[in-house]
Amino acid sequence: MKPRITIREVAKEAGVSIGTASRALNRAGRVSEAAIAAVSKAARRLGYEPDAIAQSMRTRSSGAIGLIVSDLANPLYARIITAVEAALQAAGYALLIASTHNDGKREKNLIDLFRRRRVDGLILGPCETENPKLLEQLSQEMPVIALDRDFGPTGTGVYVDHYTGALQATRYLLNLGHTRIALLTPGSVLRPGRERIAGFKEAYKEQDLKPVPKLIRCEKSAMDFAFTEALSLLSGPEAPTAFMCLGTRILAGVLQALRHTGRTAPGDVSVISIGDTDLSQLFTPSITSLTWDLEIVGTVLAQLMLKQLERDADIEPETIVITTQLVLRESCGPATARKKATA
Amino acid sequence: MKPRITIREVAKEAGVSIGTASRALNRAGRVSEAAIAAVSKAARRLGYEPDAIAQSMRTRSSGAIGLIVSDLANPLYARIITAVEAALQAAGYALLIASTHNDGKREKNLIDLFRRRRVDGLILGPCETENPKLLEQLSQEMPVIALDRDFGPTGTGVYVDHYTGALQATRYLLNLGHTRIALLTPGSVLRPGRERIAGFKEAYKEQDLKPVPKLIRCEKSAMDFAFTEALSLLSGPEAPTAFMCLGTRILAGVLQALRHTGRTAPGDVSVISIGDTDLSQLFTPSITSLTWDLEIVGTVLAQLMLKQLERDADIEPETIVITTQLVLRESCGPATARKKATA
DNA sequence: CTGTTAGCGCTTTCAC
DNA sequence: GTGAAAGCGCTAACAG
Repeated sequence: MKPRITIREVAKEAGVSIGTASRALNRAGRVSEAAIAAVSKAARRLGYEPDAIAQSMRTRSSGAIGLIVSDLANPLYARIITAVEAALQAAGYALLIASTHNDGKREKNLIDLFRRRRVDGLILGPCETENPKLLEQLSQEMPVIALDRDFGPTGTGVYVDHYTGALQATRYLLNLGHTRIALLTPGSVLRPGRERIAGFKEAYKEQDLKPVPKLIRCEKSAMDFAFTEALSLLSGPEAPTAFMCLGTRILAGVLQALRHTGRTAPGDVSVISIGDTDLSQLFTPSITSLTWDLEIVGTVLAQLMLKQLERDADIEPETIVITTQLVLRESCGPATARKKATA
Repeated sequence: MKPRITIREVAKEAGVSIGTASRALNRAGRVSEAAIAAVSKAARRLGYEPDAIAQSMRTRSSGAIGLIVSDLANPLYARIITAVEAALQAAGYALLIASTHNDGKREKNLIDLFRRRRVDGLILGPCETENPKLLEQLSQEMPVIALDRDFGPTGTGVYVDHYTGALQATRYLLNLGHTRIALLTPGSVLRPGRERIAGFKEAYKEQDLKPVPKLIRCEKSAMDFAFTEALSLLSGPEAPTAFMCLGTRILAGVLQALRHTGRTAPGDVSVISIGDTDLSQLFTPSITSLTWDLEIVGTVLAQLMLKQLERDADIEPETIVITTQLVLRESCGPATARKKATA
């Protein structure tokens, strides 16, 4: 493994001091054009590559941003991350990535790890054990941007308006005559889950109705849970006439359950899902879905970060809300004579 | 932003020299138990967190691994990355991530960037412009693990056996009586594409048949391409009786085209896809698919990396081949009287 | 076993 | 404008 070229050698090659070499390379402070020319020529000739670690050491800035989510493989996150990465890459930042698998302890470890690596900023997705105090404290050390995650009124972040989304979706189903709507969500602890459930309930309230408690099911493990829950709901005495699948992988489980019991949408039950996947678009029937722009979420996340990085003084916290759209497809129909017995 | 605690302060607090403090913290060299106790107590009390940048500066090892793929949002990569991240995290490494969007120039930039950041190793996914020389040279600087990507006989990597996979899948279709098989693949430049096409042709050869050249279509942009291509193929004079969708997002386009033209599988055409997504599993009919274990790919990738990192001497290159499985579902049927005209 | 010292490669005063 | 020198926080030699 050949030794790297250092600025020292570049300076020697260019016939200047290392101080001048540094200034020339960074075009900082007073440097003569002649020096700049000589140094950059020397650098090019030698194939000099500044050592980012040494730079960080001096400047106290690593040029890296840490991003922590619960699960990288979640397609929603994956697309957000892509957008974040693109924007950050364009601005010259590197992206350190890690996933918590919803383990609060692990998240804390990762944050510490990233801190030790002197990341310049942190983007945090939702995690089971949100610790607002921890984050607030953290954000005094470096910019912290939250993604769909609560942390006090002083926090900066981008939030998807799950509340209104769920509200609209539920309204839509209620207006179709459904009252026995099953709500499957991967958890009520995380902000998205909480908001969605709140929106769901609000829609009922608007019409002076009450949701059926037994039809609200939340659990961690996504797809398997959805399948078994949907199955049990369908075979129960008071089966739902509609399903709201509030989580990326819930829909798959529900569709599986429908298939398993010989039901079809929208004839037997109506189905609404969250997130616009291949599955929701191409399934027959295509699935009415609640969607939002993941690229924008990622881009905004990165922009907020870059903005905070730029003026590293403390700036007022900023909150960007992303709205959702209800894409009407074929999977919902009126709740007419849905008396079909326990199958 | 409060100043960090340094080892200097820990040493003072513990009443030892910074050298001893360092040794105590790292349990390296000769240290008394007493010193260890005193130092770790002091460290804990002060909330000391070693500065990873400074450590890297000295040890010439950043504790970070770079991972470069064409597209983070590709669900296949996403799941591989998750596994890589988990394994690396467990071993105390951080993961730097970036995507090339199949731009060879950008890839080169990213590699340089990562090199400047002194990553301890590099994991590289396929990229349009594979540059075996570049990689070979690179691998003399640090461990480089290739993912489904050729780089000379000296390279270490994990490879999916796309060749045999495509061979088996094609055989299967040929045995069902299909001879007009359309092959849609996102590209023949990348190793996976090349291998798949080779396997496809080999299957024909085995039976003394020849594939229909016009039915082989490759293009970069995944889903849109697949849709339009499939459409044109279906409405052409000699429409295929089967589709092989050799790429993550191809299947969606083909299914869309089928739906658009009122065709269904396996009645009108047979369909085989690559990768086991929700879509292939839950679509009606469920799609016969070629799959392999993404978690294993990720884990093996990380293990190869860790192994090379451990014994940083040059070790013999290693190649792990991952086999694929053909999961038979409902989307393929015999090619009987498929005389259905140009619709 | 422990303290002292010399840097890692770079940026940034500070004199000149 | 430029050079010399002082570290950033840490580890690794080297004496003791």
